[in-house]
Amino acid sequence: MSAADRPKWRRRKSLKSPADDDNDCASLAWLLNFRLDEFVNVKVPDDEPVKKEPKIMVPDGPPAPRKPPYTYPELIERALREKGELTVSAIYQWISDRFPYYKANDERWKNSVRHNLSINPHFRKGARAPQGAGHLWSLAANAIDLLPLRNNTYEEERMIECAHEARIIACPKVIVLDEAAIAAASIIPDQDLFTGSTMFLNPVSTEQVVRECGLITVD
DNA sequence: GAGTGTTTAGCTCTCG
DNA sequence: CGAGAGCTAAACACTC
Repeated sequence: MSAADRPKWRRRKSLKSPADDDNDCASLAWLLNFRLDEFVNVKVPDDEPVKKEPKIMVPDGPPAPRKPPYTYPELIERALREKGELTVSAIYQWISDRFPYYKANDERWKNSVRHNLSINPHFRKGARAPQGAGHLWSLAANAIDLLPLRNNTYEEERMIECAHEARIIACPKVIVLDEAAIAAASIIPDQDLFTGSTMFLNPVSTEQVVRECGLITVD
């Protein structure tokens, strides 16, 4: 495939607003880039009208599936978090069932899934599959969440995508706190399973993450 | 041979 | 513009 033929994809790295430079939690910002900006109603004044996502009208049949706004590690994590342990083929199945964009007979994304399983320490290769080739894959013991646990239908996922593009999504504060807890947990000292040594040096509380990064305002 | 797992390389894109 | 992240392609080895 030539570069010109290759489908264009957009990297979904968090977009940092200029205002972010004003706060002093830049060192924690990376922790909060795990889709936090997509699930938190950040900087949306109450009186600002909610933009409605224009429906894409396709004359013939349903709209073509769009690429989900998730990276491959995120997709894999969701599958593993939902199912616990999965073989590679089961991961394929989970993704293609949930996201019609990923066709079951398309080898390209499957290669990417395998690639990500191999290189990402977030995923752990377990025992051999009971039947068939391959191993069971699971999340690493101290893996941090890439996504909040949700169990949305495809239509709900579509709504999230639309909300993401509009930068607006209704999100209760408890979710924000969960996300912050996730971020904090990742930098609270943890015991290395193999060496027994402490893995992180600067413990940060959930409340500290929330407060310093302005995820919620204290009323 | 098919499916799986690993590795390498190259590309596009965002951010500093 | 360079660095880094994410995606894709391809080659190769291994297992069933």
